[in-house]
Order: sequence, then C-alpha cells, then structure tokens
Amino acid sequence: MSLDISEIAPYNFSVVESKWQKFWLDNRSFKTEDRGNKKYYVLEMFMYPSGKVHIGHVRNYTIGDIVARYKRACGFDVLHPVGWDAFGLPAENAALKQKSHPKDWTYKNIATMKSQIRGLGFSYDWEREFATCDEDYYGFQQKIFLALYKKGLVYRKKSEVNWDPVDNCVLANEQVIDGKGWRSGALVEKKMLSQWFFKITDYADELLEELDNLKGWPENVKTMQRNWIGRSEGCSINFSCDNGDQITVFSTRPETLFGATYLAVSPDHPLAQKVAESNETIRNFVSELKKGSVSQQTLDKQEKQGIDTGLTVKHPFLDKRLPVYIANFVLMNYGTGAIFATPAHDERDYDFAVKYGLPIIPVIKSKNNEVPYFGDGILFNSEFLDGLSVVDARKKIIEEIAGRGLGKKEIFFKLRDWGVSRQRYWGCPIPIVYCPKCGAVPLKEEDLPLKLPSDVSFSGVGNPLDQHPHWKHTKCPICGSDARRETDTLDTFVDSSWYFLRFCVGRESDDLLSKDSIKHWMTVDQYIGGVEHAILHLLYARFFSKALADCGLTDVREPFTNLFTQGMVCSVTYKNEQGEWLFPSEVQKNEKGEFVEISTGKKVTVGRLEKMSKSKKNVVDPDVIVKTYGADALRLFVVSDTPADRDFPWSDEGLDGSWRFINRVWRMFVYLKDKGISSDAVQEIRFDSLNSDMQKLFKEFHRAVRDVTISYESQAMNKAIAYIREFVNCIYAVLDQAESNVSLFSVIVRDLIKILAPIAPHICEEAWSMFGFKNLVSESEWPKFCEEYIAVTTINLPIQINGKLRGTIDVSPDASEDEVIQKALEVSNVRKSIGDKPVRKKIFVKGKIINFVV
RNA sequence: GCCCGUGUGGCGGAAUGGUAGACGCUACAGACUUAAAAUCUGUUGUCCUUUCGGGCGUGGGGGUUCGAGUCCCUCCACGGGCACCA
Repeated sequence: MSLDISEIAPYNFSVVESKWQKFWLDNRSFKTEDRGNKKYYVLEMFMYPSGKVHIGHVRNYTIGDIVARYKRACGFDVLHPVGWDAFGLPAENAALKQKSHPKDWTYKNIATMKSQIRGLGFSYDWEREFATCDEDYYGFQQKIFLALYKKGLVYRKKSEVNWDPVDNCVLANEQVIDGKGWRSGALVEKKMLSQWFFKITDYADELLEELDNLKGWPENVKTMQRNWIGRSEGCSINFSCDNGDQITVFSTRPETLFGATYLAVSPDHPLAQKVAESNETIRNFVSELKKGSVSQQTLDKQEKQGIDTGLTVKHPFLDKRLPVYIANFVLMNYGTGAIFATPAHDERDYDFAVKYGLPIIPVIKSKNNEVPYFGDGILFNSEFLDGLSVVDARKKIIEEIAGRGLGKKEIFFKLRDWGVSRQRYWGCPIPIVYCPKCGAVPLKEEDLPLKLPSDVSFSGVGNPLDQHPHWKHTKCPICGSDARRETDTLDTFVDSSWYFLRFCVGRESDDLLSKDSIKHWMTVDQYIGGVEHAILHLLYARFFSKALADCGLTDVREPFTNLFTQGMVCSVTYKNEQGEWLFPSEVQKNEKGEFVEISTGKKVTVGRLEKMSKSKKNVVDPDVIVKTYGADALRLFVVSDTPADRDFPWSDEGLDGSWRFINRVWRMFVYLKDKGISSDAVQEIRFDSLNSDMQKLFKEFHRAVRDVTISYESQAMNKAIAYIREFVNCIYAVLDQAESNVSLFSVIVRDLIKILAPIAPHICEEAWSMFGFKNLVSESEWPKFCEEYIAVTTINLPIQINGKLRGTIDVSPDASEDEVIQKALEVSNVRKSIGDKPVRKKIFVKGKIINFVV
C-alpha cells in the first residue's frame, strides 16, 4: 500500500528535540577533545545573565553553533564553550529594587537562561562553563592583575574621572556617549579621584599596526579601532612666553607655522590656571568654562569661546609676537593642551579668529585665494618654505625646528589609559591593600582569591564594599600594620578581556593559564558577536592578550583570527497618536487597510524596522517560539533569507515558512523510510546504471553538496539554506522513483541529513537514527562532491545580438564556435533579429555566450 | 564636517564582466476535501501583444566594453561610526 505524503503525521518537534538534547548531554557529545586533528575554536561573545534569553542571543548563538557543528562534521577538534559575563551593575540595581542579593539574582538568571539555551540545542561543551563571578575565576583575574602590576602595566593616579551621578559610578571614556552615561543616560560630571589604570597606551602602536594583519576582521571594525586609537603624527614646538614660561604646542601641520596669528591653550592648561590666579576676570571666565564642564561643553560644542590672557609669545622664526588666548575648543587631554592657530588653514582657528578679530594670514596658495583653505598647494609668506609643496614644507620645517632645538617630531594618540576602578560591589575586588607605612601593597598570591563579602547592604548611594563594617580592615602583607583594603572593584570589561583564554584551560584545572592548553587552542578561529563591541571589548581583549604575553603568561598576541559581526534582529514598531509604543497584538488593519489601535480604533503610525527591544514593544519571546514551532524551525529561520552580518527583519510569516520546511523535510524522510531507504541500502552508485531522471538528481545532489559546502565556508547560511531547499524540491519532483532507486536515495538522504544538521540538528539526529545510521555527531566525514557529476553535458547557451538576449540553444559546454554559430542562426528569432544586416563581429566565449554584433 | 557601509520585484534577498530576480515570504490559481485547514502542483518585475515575440527595468546621470547589478567618474538617498583630536 502506498503511503500518501499528505497523510503523514506532523513532525513532533517537542518530543524529538528534548530527546536529543538529553542524549547530547548524557553522552557528553560535545566535550572538547584533542584527538590529534586540526583544532577549531568557535566562540560567541558570552552572555550577560540579564534574566531571559532574547532573540538577538538566539541569532548570535545559532550562527556560532552552525559553524561549530559544521567544523566538527568536517573532522576538526572543536572547542565550543559557553559562559557568563556575570558581574555588573544590573545585579546591584536589582538588589536595590527587589531586595535580592546580586549573587542570588545572577545565579538564578544563569540557571534560567541556561535551560533556555539548552532548549535550542547548541553544541556546547558544558564542562567548561563558568561565570565571571565564580570565585575561582575572579581569583585568577586577581592574579592577572598582580602580574600586570608587577610588569608595570597597572598604576594608580589621581585623575579627573567621568562620574555618573545616577549610578554613582565612574565610567570609562568608552562608556561616555555624547557626554552621557552609557547605561543611565545621565549627564556625566567631572570628579577627581584616585583610580587604577591599565597602561593600554603602551600598546597603542602595536594595537594599531596589528590591525593590518587581521585579514579575517570586517573592515568597519578595524576602521573604528583605528579611529579610536587615533594616531597622529606631527611636531611639538616650544614657544617662549613673556612671563618666562615655555608653552609647548603640538601640530600635525607645522608647515603652516608662518601663518600662525595666535596661541590658544586649554582652560585646564597650567598657564591658564596661573593667569587665572592673578586676574579675576580670567578666573571667572575660566571657572565659567569649567563649570559647564562636560555637559555644557558637549551641548554647546559649536560655540567657540575664549579670552585674551594678555601674554604674548615670540614666533620662533619671525620677529613678531603672538597673543595667547584661553579657548574652550582646546582640549587638555589631547596633545599638549595648547596649539598655535593658523586661521587661514584651519576651520576652528578660523572661526575663533573671526569671532575675536584676530589676523588671518594665508601661507598656502589656493585657486581663488579662498580662506580658510585646507587643500594642497604651494607655500608662500613663509620664508624658507616658500615655493615648497605642503608635504615638502612639513618635512623641512620639522627638520628646522628639531635642528634649532625648538621642538621635535612627535606622535600623539587619542587612546587613553584604561581606568578600571569602579565604586561598586558586584565586581572583581582589586587585590591591593593600603598601608600607612608601606603605601599601596599588592596581596600575596596565596591570599587569593580575595572574595567578596556576602553580607552587604545596598542603600543605593556610594560603594557597598566601602560601607561594609569590617571587610576593608586588614593587615599589611608586608609589615603587618593595620591597613585598609582597596574597596573599588574592576570594570567588568576586565572580566571579558581574557575569558576566552580560560575556556582553553577548562574549569577543572588549577593552572591559571596553562600555557600548553592555550598554545593548543588559541587563537579563536571564529569569534562571533555584535558590532557594538567593535571598540571597547575587542580593543581591551587585544590589549590583554599582548600584555599577558609580555608577562610571560601566554604566547598569543592577537586573540581573534576571524571576527564575524552579526546583524540585529529587527521588527516593525507601532506608535499611537500619543507617541506611545504599542504591542503588535494591540494593532490591527481596518477595512481601509490602515493600521489602527484595537482599543480605540485610532490610527497608528507604523515605524520602520527597529532593533527588537522591550521598550519599543516589538520583541518576540524565544521560549514561546520554541514551544510552538520548535528549536530547529527557529534556528533555521534566524539565519534564513538575510545574510548573517545584516540586520534581520523578523516576520511571523517567515517563521511559519521555516516551520513548514522542517515539516516538508520530515514528511519526505518518513515517506522514504516507508519505501525502504536505510543505512543498509547505502552502496556505491554507478552513474551509468541510473535512468536519466536519476542521473539528473544525482547531479543536482553533487551540485547541492558543493554549493552548501561553499556557503558554510563563507558563513553564508542564507545561501546554504536556499541550496538545501532547492535540492529538497528536486527530490520531491522524483519522489515516486524512490522505491526503485533505493541505493541512490539512501546515499542522497544520508548526505542531505549531514548538510542540514548544522542548522537543524534535532530533526537530523532523529532522521539519522530512523534510517539506521549511527552517531551523527561523532561521524566526522563531510559529504564529498564530485565536479565530474556537476559538469553538465548540455548547457542552455544564450545568444545575444548587440548584447541583447535573443534566444538560447542547447549545446555541449565545449561546443565549437562554428557549431554554436550554425545552431544559433537556425533559431528563427535570431534570424529575424539579424534581418538583412551584415554581421560585423561575432564574440564567442566557449560554454558561455555567443554575441553577434550587427 | 570626516571615515566606513548599503541601495536589485509588493517584501527578505540570489547572481567568478556573459540568460537579472536563485531560494523564501506574500498574493493568486489548480488538485485533494462535503467544506475548511494542512498538503501537493503551478503562476507571480513591469508595460505592449490573442499568440510568436518585443519595449522598459538593479537609486539618478555619464563613461569603459561586443556585453555592466558587477569596473571607472559623478551626484543623490539611507544606515553606522567618529567628531572642537591641533
């Protein structure tokens, strides 16, 4: 009796998926092992345990899992770990709000999210899992801190910090966005505090130069890092001031020196301070500029303000004196905090000169004598530079300046040292003690880990560690006197700067950074995460790798060979007339096809696709999706259609389509099983013995394997899926011949399962075992394809006339020019098209095209 | 302002300088069904044409080429990053 494909029961994903998830766990299927094969380290940026997994996580981890499963199937020894970036502010905020302990809140969230992650069937080695708030992890981190300290890469200084008045916390430069705190959004204030710093600036050059060698990184990420490091080459120049001081300025365009008409220093410059002391007007002006501080400055950044100090400096090459201004557009934390201004060739200098009536002297010839002019040209008004090009003039003046001891060639970076102190409880304690006699003293290694006290209270103000009744009181490790612990904790970006190294070592090892393990597993062959970490995390992690290598702890200077930045999951947004966001369920289409709010019937504005977020009410809950459609359908969907590095437009219909495909495949498997397809029937296929339909199918099969393989290799999951779907359609077209071609179908089904398995592992495991195959996961032979079968015997060759398609002919791919021309001219449409016009030229590309030029 | 990136049907997107629109979504039709759903099978850029076929079409304009979505110049739009960095 023949089985009707439409009557096959729907695929029971919930039973199948939990069955195989349990199987993988029980059998430790994805345990990392060094079997002597080539290694492959796949890592997705680890998760912050915020509470629940969101759809963006699902996409990120699905991409990683596809890579991991694909590489495993190709025979690599794969390291694919999972962990938790578990320290950080939200745990403390929750503590305040819900009276929970940060630790309980964090581990509870981890447990929740872990079960969600497991429900998606990701092939992680759970035995290497850890959270950065685990005592042994941050204990190791403290050891690293001490190693860096010993190496001179950590120091403490009093410095102006970015203070977030809402979170009561110091922020790194990187965490200040538009003058606002990255989390709270509050206007950031300036405050002087003693802070710990990592000397990332020691590595500015290496961090910049190595970017050129990171061939596997997206160009935009490298550009962002280059900009952030911000190297500029120029020249320092000393000016003598009439109060006896030397003012050193930095310029990248020293060749414009003869056009200098004034000097400007930052309000924070020592000279400005000095002048302010003796002059009330200036004092008031400077304090006015500083009062506004970051907030005002950023808001009014276009408005240039300044004041004449009354001082003058001598021009180093001319017999004239230049006035010295204090100006708000000069920043103390870049260069030397002072500039010489050439209004004719710099926009800011120009604006300022116009506002304060200062002279403007051009020194580079422009076409229409335009001012300000920033282009190339020939120098004039410039003594010994006259007649030189900008480039030559720059060289020459630097020589002159250096030769006369007035200054030197210099390089400045925008990159600042990394301030890592945070006045927070839920972070890694800094292993330092302050002794009244010995000063700042590092803890001894045997006293690590320095654990966080668990009995803390959260008032919401200040640092809970500092307010703890006794935790900070201790003895000096050197002299034994009463001493005080550092109560600041480390920035959580420290935690994420080396976690990928710890994964190589494994949780059971007491060895901090086992050099052998790291040597074996590093570098990360494929790192996957959001582009939002292009600067902060990725730069810090690169710095850490270099610093740890210099401390002799590892041998790896660049951690991530290939970086993939996946796009965001987006969805439509709806807003009512009041501008409030609405859930899709609150909106419907009316008879006119307009979107209206169901409760009020009023019109709704449909926004463009935006990143899914709770606040915009356009989120979908992965749990709900997994429950209704299954993990495979969800995994398939989030990498379908859209290339993985682009933003993904969520649609319920699309998800439905993926679910339908999973079922379509399932029905096909069940049908084929019924027709006797099984592992026992697998045998070598003799192409010649196949009928023409089957020969065609066999060719399509080889083509599919090739195209899917190529797509996986280039992380083009969307294409891999398209080719798989195409091939499934091919099978469906000849399904009725399965019974008489059992061997062929058995081979095809075996390999189809393999190429689909990285994306939809559960259904593939089920089918694999249903057909009687053994061990899909450990079976590490990727299907092979043979170009010989892909090569076609006839092709549909296009005929063009003057480059326009006028017909096609079926010929062998290596048909000769004569043959093709003869056949082409037999096509009536071609003859008609040529008419009685003489053929002037024939372009023939074998196997590709014939083009008649008439 | 500067630096990246992107622009192809109603939609997501394919396409080593060689038949633009693979694959999917939507929509429509047929088969099955008492019916619906599901499923299977088609059609689906646009305009003209009964058919054969043809015109137009990859953001706009120009160029190179027998031939351009693809290469070059230029302009526009959108997205992202940086932004008083000397």
